Amino acid sequence: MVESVNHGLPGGYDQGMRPGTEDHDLARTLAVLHRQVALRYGAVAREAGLTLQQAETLCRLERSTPSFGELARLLGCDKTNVTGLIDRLERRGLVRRDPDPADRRVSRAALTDEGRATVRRLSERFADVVAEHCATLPASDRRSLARLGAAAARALEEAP
Amino acid sequence: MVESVNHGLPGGYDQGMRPGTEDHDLARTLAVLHRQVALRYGAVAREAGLTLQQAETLCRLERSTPSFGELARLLGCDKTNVTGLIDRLERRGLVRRDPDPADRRVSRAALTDEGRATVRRLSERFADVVAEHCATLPASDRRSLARLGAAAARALEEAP
DNA sequence: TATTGTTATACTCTATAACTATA
DNA sequence: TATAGTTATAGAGTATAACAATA
Repeated sequence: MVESVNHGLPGGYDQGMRPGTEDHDLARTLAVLHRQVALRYGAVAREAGLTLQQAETLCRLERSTPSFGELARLLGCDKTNVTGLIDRLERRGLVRRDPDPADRRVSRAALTDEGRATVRRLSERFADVVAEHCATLPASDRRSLARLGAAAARALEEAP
Repeated sequence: MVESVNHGLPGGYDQGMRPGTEDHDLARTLAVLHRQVALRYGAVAREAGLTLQQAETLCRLERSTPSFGELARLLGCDKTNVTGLIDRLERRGLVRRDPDPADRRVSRAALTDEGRATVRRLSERFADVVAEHCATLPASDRRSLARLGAAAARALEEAP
């Protein structure tokens, strides 16, 4: 196993663990994992004729119907992007604009039936890809990763 | 701990684990984690006046000087994008084009000193963000996640 | 007055097709 | 002829500033 090897950080801390090195290990792992997932997830999205952003947006709408401002925050982009993003998804019949009954300024983005089917298709396809590639890992490791990764995602989600 | 809860998959497999459910758990975790990392990593890149793609590109050049075609494969995009991407980074003094002595068709992308300093700054800033948010996780969990995440990244990298 | 979504603008990212210069 | 990088083009993603409708 080579996971704890020093990956070329300047200075060479091979002998003793300097405080802070573990932070870099975890951060580096998260960055590398993020890149590989983005590559595979992007390929799945492209297969379905969607951009990565469109796929992300659809998945964000699976469990809620956020306002455009909330959606911008969820996606980490400016609210001005959301207008065009939803325009394009609406034009393809995957999303619809629902007026908010309590505040007439607000629009909420909601999946259409076809949008919901698309999300399901994306999720299953991505799960297949992950299963195929991660079959080499022990089942116990896969379970641990699912548990720890979810905890890390929650930690990263918290403010600030 | 709520890690093993069924997160709203249609059908409700609360009673017995159906074969394949674990695949979905891992895939869902990887997708969620990927989104949160992209949000934090994107914020760090933006702080430095870079797009996420530019930051990714710089990091890819930390340990090698790939040809433009190889870089396109690493980034998961078409080779035609690499020209402009390197153009913009070159204009900012972060990257330079090195001719390949063995094949005069090939250009290799290499970090300048300033580019290398930028990568170091991005890495440290991102490590700080990760450390800050993940401080709530037990140290043993952080170590396990670094190990398992790296293994998963390698598994996802393999063809196909 | 403050907020929500929108538009206008400018720049970046992305893929397809056609090109050039090497091999 | 095949390949590496480039250009032209078109569409999508991105942020800033200014705006209309609503609160």
